[in-house]
Amino acid sequence: MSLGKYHPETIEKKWQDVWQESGCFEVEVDSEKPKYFVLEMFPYPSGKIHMGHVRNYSIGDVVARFMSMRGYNVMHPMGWDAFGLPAENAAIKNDSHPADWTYANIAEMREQLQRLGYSYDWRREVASCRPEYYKWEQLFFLKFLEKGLVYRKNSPVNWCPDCNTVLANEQVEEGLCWRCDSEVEQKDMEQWFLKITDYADELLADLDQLDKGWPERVLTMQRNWIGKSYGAELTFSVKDSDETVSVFTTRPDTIHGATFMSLAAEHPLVEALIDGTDKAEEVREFVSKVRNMDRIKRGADDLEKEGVFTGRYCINPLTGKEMPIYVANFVLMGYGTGAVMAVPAHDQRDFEFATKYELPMQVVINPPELAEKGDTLALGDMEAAYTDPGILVNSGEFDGMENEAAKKAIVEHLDKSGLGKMTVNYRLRDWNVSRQRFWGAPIPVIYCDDCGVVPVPESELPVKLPEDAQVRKDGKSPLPHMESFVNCTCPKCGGAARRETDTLDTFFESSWYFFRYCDARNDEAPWSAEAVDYWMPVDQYIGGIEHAILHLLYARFYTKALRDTGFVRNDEPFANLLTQGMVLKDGGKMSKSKGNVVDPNAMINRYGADATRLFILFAAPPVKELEWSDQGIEGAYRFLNRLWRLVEELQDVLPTAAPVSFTDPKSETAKSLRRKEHETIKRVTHDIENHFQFNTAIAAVMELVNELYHCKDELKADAPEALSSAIATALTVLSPVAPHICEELWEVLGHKCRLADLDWPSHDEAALVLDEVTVVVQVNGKVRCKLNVPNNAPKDEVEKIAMEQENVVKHIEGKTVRKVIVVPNKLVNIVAN
RNA sequence: GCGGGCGUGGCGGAAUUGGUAAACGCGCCAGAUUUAGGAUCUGGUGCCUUGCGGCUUGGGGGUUCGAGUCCCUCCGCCCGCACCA
Repeated sequence: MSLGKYHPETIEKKWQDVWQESGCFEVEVDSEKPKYFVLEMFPYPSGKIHMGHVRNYSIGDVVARFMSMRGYNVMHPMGWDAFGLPAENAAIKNDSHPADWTYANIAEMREQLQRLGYSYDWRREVASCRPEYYKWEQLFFLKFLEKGLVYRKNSPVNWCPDCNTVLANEQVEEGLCWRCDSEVEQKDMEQWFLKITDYADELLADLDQLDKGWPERVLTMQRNWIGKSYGAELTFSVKDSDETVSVFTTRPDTIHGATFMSLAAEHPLVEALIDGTDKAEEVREFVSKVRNMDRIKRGADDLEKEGVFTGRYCINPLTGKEMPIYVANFVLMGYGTGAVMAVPAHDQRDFEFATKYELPMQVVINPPELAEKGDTLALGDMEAAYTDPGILVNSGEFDGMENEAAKKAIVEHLDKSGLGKMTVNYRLRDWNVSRQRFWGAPIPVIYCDDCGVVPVPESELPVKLPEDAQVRKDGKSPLPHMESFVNCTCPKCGGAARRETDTLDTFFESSWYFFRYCDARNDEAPWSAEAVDYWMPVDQYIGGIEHAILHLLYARFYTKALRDTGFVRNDEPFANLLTQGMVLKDGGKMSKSKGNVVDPNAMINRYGADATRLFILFAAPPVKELEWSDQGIEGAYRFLNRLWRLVEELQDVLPTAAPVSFTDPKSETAKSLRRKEHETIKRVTHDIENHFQFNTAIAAVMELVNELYHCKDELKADAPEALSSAIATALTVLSPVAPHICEELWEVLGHKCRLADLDWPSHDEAALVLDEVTVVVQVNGKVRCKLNVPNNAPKDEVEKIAMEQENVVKHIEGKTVRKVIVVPNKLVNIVAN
């Protein structure tokens, strides 16, 4: 029977059907087998998959198939992060419901993923926009509310005018909306918050246990984002007032040098201080100027420091001196208390500010080198603030102390009068989860004029998003205008009430979907304890680095919150994380505007799924960026053809044989092929298992195929079983990467079982042993000749042979041999001068 | 400024513990096959040199018999955070 040409489209469809019909990737809890949960970040159903998805999911698929052949019970699910703005925008454009667009995209993308042959257990598929899914997060929301992890407050929030909604801090990047790059504005609004700050310490501390499994980069980014800093909270009284101002400072040791106070424009005390004074107008004008400044300009590092005097003073608790209170444009309400005690001599910003407004300065920290000479730092000599450690001066009873020791001593002193305490401050803010959008999960609360905020009773969940909603041309949510949705009765008093019309941030859905995969069809509960206890945590999570502090931080927090509300037992969701690099074209991101987007469909049509997978895994190690190359995928396709032709040519002469079944070589050629076969297993196993280095694993298989080409004519007659065994091995270890062609050729070779059901082969260390090895002979570190000597030949014998070599003799002529280094089976280095 | 990473042929990239730098692939060159082209197979391909040989992992220095790998220093690039009190 002739195999004919390699036609990927035929065989790929064939095997995809076989997999689907046999349900071979469907898994259940099995306490007899070790589990392995491999998860790729679920996609937003934007329309079509792109090369980034192909890379992400191909990596995951190799891991899943590899681990499965290694004997693990592998769960590999897929789903859809299906709420989001693009669906609403598309609905506006097409005058339809966001659900139509979303479900159509899901259908198309699911088909694309199936065409790529990924080993998903599709029975576990979730779509976060389905009520059967978001019903559970509404339940979690209520439990969090009960537990005090959810609260409502009015506060300045990030508002994206283009998306018509607020954004969490994590979703504002350099003052721009993470999604549409519009300038984010500040607005005061009533919003729902999740108390992620309650977990700041645990989120930080637990990063240490992720040390081995997570990239250092991501850990660092999360640490920075949480931004823990040790300091003190100090209280200053306001002159002629009962008010106090509290500040956070990391330098309580410099309090004697605090000569003025700076408040953020948003500081609530500002209005109280100036109301009715002759400064009121000037200050208000400044405040509104600062608040209306856009975030980029306000956050720029070259922003000119500006401020305005409020006309009021506070009192330095240690010096008793009056400190003028300013409103300053560089003080942020979002960090610390929004007020800073200004120590111009020892803080660069305060120094610049004081210089500009001619405010007093006082040196209180003396550099150690001056202190040793008995000198003291003089203001006149200073061109910048002195921020390094030193000895306290001009600080009363604390003079002479080292500043680190003084921090503690001064706070303890202030604590006696209740004016200071050591604190820890975090940069992390609570997570704003309210969104003024339609296409999201409704927040399950009701507003009653008599009872206030009332949670929706659990029995009434889910609060469904209306299917008859008509999106509005102005892009605003239709929910507040839908009486059928808004109007309801208060669960408490039965009176007329209104539903919350904000929806949840879509990161709310992606914070727990991995738990749902464990028991995705459960309609009694979000999941069974049995399922979650067995499958979680995720053993290997794979996704883009762009979620380093968004999704990955939220999901960690959410897991801890679910733990503390009794839903799960896990502290951390993801044991190991792989962040794959981007797929580039012409050195940059693929983009529609540049017209260089490579469409996965086109590649599958032209070269097949196997070649596409092979190329994307071969072109670069997974963590690095990958430059897409049209010639490169051509090469991958060529290799698969080469493999195909090899089997085609040999199929009639080869016995059906399992991997590593050949054990008894009669010739040097057969022995050498066997060695290559076992070497390949060793390398592929090592490369996948230890570093996910699919590129080198694939290179190893290519080498084996090259060797097969070289020895096939000789071995066809004498040792077909050697060829058979080696080909079986090649197909087996390549199958996680290119599963369709490998299954097909496996079948062609007469096997009845499926390759995917095979155990991963192990190499025989004895097969790797060489009879003869090449030893390099160096003179003074330079290679002069190469010798073939018996494996493990005694050192002195090798040395003797080396010394006799013509080219060696030539190079040591007239010199004295000082030393000879012999590394067995590797090299001889003769040191002579 | 702070933190992290990177720098190897024409290109993508390989190199357990320091031990033949450039595996594998792309591209290129030659040969075979072919009417021709394409495809395929085989071989070659870091740089300089006619050759002997010399040089080569961003630059410089060091440790070592031996350094892409370890140490110091400088340069360049990328990423993240950034007026954080």
